[in-house]
Amino acid sequence: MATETVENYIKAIYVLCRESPSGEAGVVRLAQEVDVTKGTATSMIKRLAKLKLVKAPRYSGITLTTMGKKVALDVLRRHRIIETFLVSTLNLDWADVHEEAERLEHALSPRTLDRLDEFLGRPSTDPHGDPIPSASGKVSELRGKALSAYIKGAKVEIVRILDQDRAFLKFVAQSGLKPGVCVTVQALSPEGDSITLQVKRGQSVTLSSSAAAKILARLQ
Amino acid sequence: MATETVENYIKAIYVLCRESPSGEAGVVRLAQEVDVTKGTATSMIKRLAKLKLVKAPRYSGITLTTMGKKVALDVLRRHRIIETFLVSTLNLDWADVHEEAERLEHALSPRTLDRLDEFLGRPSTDPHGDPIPSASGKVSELRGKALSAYIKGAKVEIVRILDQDRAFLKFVAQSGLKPGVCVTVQALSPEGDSITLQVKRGQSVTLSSSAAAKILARLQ
DNA sequence: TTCAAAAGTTTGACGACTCAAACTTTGTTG
DNA sequence: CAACAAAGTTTGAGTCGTCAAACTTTTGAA
Repeated sequence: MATETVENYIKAIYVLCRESPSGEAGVVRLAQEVDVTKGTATSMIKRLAKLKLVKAPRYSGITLTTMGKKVALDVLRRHRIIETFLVSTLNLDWADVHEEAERLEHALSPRTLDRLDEFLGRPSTDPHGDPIPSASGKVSELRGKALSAYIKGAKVEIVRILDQDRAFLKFVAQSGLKPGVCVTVQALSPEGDSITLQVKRGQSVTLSSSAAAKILARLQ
Repeated sequence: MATETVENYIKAIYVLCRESPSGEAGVVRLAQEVDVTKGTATSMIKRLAKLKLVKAPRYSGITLTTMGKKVALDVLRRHRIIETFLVSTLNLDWADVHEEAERLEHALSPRTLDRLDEFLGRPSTDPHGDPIPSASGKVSELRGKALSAYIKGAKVEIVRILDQDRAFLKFVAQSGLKPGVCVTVQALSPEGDSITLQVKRGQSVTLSSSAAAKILARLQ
């Protein structure tokens, strides 16, 4: 079985591959993500390659093997189920939950995970709107487009927040922009590089377009 | 903060000190408990002594310092709250829960622990009847005597099972001898070294006295 | 096209934790 | 009380994960 550290690297590589247009992860970003020096990341990648979890040609991009993807989705499933539990059962703050799940995800047996999943009613997404991979390792990726892609007057439902940064999440939550919430696009300002949303009658929020790009929504 | 390994050693030392009449733990038993060789245990004890968690004169017994006890009770609190959750909320098997809690106890932040405790209604004992130390590090130790200490005809309530062995717990649970259950001492056989209990009308169980010594009860 | 900066790699070293095996001390018992 | 087993310790070595710093390759801008 993969060690805790190995699982963290694999999960980070998975996320980075999703984010990057080339579908490959880089050593420097990976090192940032798992919070080690790039030398350490390089040597870990060698171990991961030896374990057949990763393909990493010298001086080139990192990709997950089929086995690697399986591990990543398994960790992600654990992570997201735990986050859901922490928010919906223990009422922990939406923004604080990530780090906690980060530690718990490595300590949960398959049996306990399944019981927890059952207890939660087999949710399909976590509190950020991220899809929970199935036990067999399938994910139904995003059903929405970035807020910044909609036109003025569009009525949309927030479905997902693509960022785990605490400050950002705190801001988003404070503005009432959690998944499930419906908003109307009130104004778009390409020059000002911003977007204004009406959340409820009389309450509106203005986001930079880079922030709006990290919030996915779908037409309602 | 104490590492996971350190916490495990401290917890084991605490338990061994309780069990032993001298109030001291030995290296060989400790090594068994944490599943390492005795050489490894010795070198770890040195580290614990350097950390001021343990007093261990050369070739003599191991005892916890005040700080060590604090750590032990903290770990034990986490352990027992988690066990309670696993049994009462997730309905995991009473006997399986120990190993799971063993891993989870190191991954829980104080805040999450408190929320979990609150969710469970601030229980005072875990499913085995072991007392849960308070957040400030106080334990109210056992309120019962071994089953084997009662006389024929005594009506008693089971309060605690002093053993984490899976097979033993499985047997105990199957016999219906969980904490909270009331039983009557039907027969004592000093020669046969056994005790017979009536659990319900028409259902009785016979235990060896060594088994009965590990089950605590109080008069009802 | 060249050449610096960015990305990636290597090296040597360290701390935490472990083992096997040789060794020393303690305590029990014939 | 001698001797021997059990308990405890030491030694030398290995793995995992990490760092700092020197090094090599790639790449993108002048």
